[in-house]
Amino acid sequence: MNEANKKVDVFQAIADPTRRDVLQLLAIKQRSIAEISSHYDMSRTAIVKHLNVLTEAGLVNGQKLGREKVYYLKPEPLGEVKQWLDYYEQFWNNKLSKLKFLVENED
Amino acid sequence: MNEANKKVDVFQAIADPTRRDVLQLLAIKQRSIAEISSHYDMSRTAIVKHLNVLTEAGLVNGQKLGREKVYYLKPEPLGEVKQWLDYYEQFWNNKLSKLKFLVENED
DNA sequence: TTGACATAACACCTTTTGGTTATATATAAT
DNA sequence: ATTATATATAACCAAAAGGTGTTATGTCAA
Repeated sequence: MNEANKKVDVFQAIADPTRRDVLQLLAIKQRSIAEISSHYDMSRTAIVKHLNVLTEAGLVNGQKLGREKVYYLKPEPLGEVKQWLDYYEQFWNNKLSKLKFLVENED
Repeated sequence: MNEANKKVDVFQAIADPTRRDVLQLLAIKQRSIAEISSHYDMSRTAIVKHLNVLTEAGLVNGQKLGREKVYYLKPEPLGEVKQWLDYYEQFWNNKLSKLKFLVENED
């Protein structure tokens, strides 16, 4: 339940292309396991495992609704990735983003 | 050399905490393999493997300098991560940007 | 209450990951 | 030329990841 017992790092959760794709599906709307797995060639069991990883990373949550389990996106943990990424922004884009980084971190 | 022969996805490359830590080290300055591995308990061979993964993702590059091989950061592939992340920002950043606005304008 | 359906729980297999040690090669210093 | 240092490479191993299929359980609907 708590944010504290994340067993899976969010970086690891988004490392898999299928999981990123599932996130994309759930970004549009919430979906049942059956509906999600209908988009892929792999077995429903495999999709459930991916959903479990995403759940442990706090990126999705599943709610039982009747006899279905409906998953929805929880994007908050992506903030950690964004924060990590912001540090490196100073190194690649243009001088503008470098300036932006410096200004936003000047204290 | 080419962007085309990336064998490793950048998302996968940054999934490992050790590799993220190595990136951090190289962000400060370029370093030889020996210097990098001196920061860790694991063997130099293990570090070299991580460096190979990072290299295949295009995130670092190593240049032979005398008998040393000096690695340096190549942050460009992180742009792909940022781009991916930007899409999801709309889902959570509403609260955050409001808060950011409040904090930045509280004078 | 029976049948169909959605999900859960297993058991199992293969590949990849992340690490080890040992040995070889190239360069620098004495 | 010899020795010490830095890296490269190969063989090996354990554990985790990612997939499969089968069976069990719970829920809805006729």
